[in-house]
Amino acid sequence: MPTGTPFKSFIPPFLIRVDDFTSSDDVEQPAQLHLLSHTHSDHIAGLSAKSFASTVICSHDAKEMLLRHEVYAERALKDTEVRAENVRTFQHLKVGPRTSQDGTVYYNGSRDLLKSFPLNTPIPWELTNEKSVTITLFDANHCPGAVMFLVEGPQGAVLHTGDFRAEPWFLEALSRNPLIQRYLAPPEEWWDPHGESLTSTLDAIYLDTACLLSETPVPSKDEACKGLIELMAMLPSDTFFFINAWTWGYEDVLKAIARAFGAKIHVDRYKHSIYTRLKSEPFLNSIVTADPASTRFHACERFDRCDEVAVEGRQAYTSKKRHVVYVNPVTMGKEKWAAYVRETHAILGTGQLVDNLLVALSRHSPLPELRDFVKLFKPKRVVPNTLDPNLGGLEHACLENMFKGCLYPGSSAAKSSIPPRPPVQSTSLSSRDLQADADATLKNLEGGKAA
DNA sequence: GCGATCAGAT
DNA sequence: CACATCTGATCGC
Repeated sequence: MPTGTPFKSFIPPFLIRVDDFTSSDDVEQPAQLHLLSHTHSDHIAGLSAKSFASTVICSHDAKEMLLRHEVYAERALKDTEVRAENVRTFQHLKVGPRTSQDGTVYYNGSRDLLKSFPLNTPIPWELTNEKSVTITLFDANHCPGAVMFLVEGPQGAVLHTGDFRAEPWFLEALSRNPLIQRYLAPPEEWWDPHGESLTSTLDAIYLDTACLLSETPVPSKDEACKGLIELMAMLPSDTFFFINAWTWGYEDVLKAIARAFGAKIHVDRYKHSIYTRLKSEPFLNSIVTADPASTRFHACERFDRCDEVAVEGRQAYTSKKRHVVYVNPVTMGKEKWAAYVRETHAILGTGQLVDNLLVALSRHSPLPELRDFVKLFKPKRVVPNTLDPNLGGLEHACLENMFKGCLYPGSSAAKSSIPPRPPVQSTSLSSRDLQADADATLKNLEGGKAA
């Protein structure tokens, strides 16, 4: 994770690290396990280091995306065939057995560090000889392969959201998912402090706080796509479109366009190679094409567009006039989006043309959605996954007010940055050991943080 | 030297 | 625009 992640990216009470693979002198204890929520570049810090040699748990699609990851410069070189060799940043994470000339297979040196877990499936994992946890992956509605992690163990249970978009349907789906229902907060009026034997309370939610300071509600992804399609449909049917899908996470727009216009989307070689290999995206897989001439909808390389949409606006292209409209995803409030759609609708209604369209598609939840999400669980603590270094911990100070009424009764958000003692379930020897371990862990992490 | 990390711009 | 990405500088083995 970027600078400013609390607990050095550990998720107390577990010695597990999320989205941070750097080795640092001030991390006293090595992580017992690494988790990767998704493959955006600010979540894979340290993974490209050739010296990295630990197991990483992620989704099947994230693994595929990581192993096929190409940086921009490499993509360009490969496309022009100046360089045929496959330079993939994370190739060292998976090394197959070597076969010598006489046919002998050598397994030494081979490895596959990325352990892909299926979604919605609790999987037991041994951290050490004595300590096990159960890990469940849930789709995070952020980009292909992006997941949330539920980690359950004798020390407690935490939910790490990774980066996510907790729009209304997402909360609905989550609350109906049996694998997490144990942690749903009972309705306030039913609250009984002595009746918690059947349900459980999350010790912490590690929350995607990228848009924590945004109070303005944003449209759902569906509302955003619906508005865009409405406007696109008002343009002449020979209009070409370039969709600025500049990073993973705008696939909903591509799918909506394909559905609405019954046409495939042209994507560049790199995106095509990824999209067609995503296990959990069969529809996306079927709506993209590598053939530029086959469609008027394009989401190819941003700074190296194909000839079909190379010229923007209403300029002459080869022998005929071709109008290329630029579609740009933005973060925009609900009301502003409604106004934009209304006004642009009016312009297009008069027969005027536009050269660009916006689509208000947010890949992160603003504060109102974060509140609703946290309220669903009422965890004991909320920990921001990122802290803006420029704000000097302002978020921490504000967190109490921001999530008032969203936490476990009796836990004030003042405690939100300080993990409480994990509860001791029994007085057996093993539990006491675990408790001692957990205490030591927290002490070290706090010490490291203060230093 | 190279690779890893960071600042700055887009 | 965007909170993700690329580039080029800098640090360290």
